[in-house]
Amino acid sequence: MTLHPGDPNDVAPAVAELDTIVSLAKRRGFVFPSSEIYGGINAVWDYGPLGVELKNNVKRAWWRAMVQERDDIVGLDAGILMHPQVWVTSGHVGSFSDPLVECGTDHKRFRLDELPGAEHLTATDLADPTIVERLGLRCPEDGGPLSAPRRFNLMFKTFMGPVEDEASVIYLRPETAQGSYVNFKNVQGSTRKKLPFGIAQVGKSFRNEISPGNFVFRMREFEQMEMQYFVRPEAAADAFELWLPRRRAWYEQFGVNPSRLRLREHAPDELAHYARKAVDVEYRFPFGWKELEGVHNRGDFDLSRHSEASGEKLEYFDQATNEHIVPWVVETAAGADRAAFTFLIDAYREEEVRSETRVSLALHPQLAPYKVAVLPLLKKRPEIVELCQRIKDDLKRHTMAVYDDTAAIGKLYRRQDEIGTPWCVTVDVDSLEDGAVTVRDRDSMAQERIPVEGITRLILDRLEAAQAG
RNA sequence: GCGGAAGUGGCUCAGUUGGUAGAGCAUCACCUUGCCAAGGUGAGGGUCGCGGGUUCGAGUCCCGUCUUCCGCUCCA
Repeated sequence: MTLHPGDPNDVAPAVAELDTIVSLAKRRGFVFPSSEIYGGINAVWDYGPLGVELKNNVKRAWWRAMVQERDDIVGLDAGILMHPQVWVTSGHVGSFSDPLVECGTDHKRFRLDELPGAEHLTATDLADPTIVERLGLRCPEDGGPLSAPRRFNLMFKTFMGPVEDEASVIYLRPETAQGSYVNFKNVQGSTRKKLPFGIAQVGKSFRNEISPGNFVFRMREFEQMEMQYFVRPEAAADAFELWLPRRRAWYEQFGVNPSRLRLREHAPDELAHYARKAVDVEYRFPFGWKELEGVHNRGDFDLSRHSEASGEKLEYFDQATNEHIVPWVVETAAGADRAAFTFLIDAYREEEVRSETRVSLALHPQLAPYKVAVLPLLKKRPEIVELCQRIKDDLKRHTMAVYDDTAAIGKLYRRQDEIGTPWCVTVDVDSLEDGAVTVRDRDSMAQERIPVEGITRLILDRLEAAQAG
């Protein structure tokens, strides 16, 4: 099902207000504003001790599903810096910059090439500072005078080498995908993969967004999880239909409420310069339905253009049919920050207990920063603390475990609930007698008595079961 | 970038007509308690986003600047 903005099905409420999440994120050490002591820097956020665990877990889960559990997709980690020609060929130098004009009276801004009477301007025209005057263009809203076009290229520039001149300008990549395209032959040749096969990448990208915001939703430095699936041209449409539901299901598998997910197809005039078809997986954020991940049919746009520009044939030779093929690409492009943000916000729970608001995060065990906390019922007895430490140390050899004794037991539980720890192990006086401890499940609140020797196995089994389910 | 709102300890806020900062929660220590945010005592932590100005004196007035939030653009 494909939904569009304004669709009557747009009824699912967000889980929580943005402020609530930002506040929790900072208080518990998930996300901090970048360079905060200097007043902060716009659109960059730092991941704290818990945030980096969550985000790493998200990336690991993606990599596992995309690469490790599949035979037809391999990984790649290309550089952030690439030959500048890559971005000319990809179209990012040209179409990734918008020529903007501003009205002098109402200060509304418009893309020059979308103004009535300017639709068919050439790139040279669009760059001409006198173009607005020459064509006598006015503000479509109030007829006010328009400024000369200013270009906002979304790519960050820097210089490579000791000399800072035009010839040494290079860009920070605005997407990881190009690294997969320019390495097509390297990857195919070294892995001997046959069509269809994919190249997966996780890494930082940079975009000088005109208006970033909404916490980590739109940042200027962000991390992508992209996969380029190369197929025979006639198989592209089917591959698209295969990957789209699969990508939506991935979010559901890790706990996102299906009623807050939907698919939205891009209208033809909305398509990016490389895309033949694009459908977004959207999530119901506190600020509305927004893109979480895009699935794109890029056709042979990228490989053909790079072949042409580089003179290097980016083709696949099919031994069975004895033909050279330029594969088509179905791309899944997800944001690691958006995914982590989504899992965090969707896991948010509030409960009123004795006029107190209890906050808990129902994070999927595979995504939770800590899998298990070991807590003493009373810390007066050194034997209990020692036993806790022993259990925790054994757990830490296999997974993220933590020991805490700085509060009463009730509060220790609440703290773990608030950061999404799925299991708590509590050691009490009886443990010293019977060698068993209490394991408490965050979601069901169920408690069971387990022999100390069986704890690590139990936790690892539960984690594995959660992955399978 | 433009229009609007805001910026006080980790968080949420108070701070009267300008006189050199308070509360709750959180954190830490000690005592007490012992299975779901218990109680007591005490402690640490802010120069009020930043810079400048007016004034005997500014968190409180003026200017500039930065950042955040809400609208216009975009897309992972």
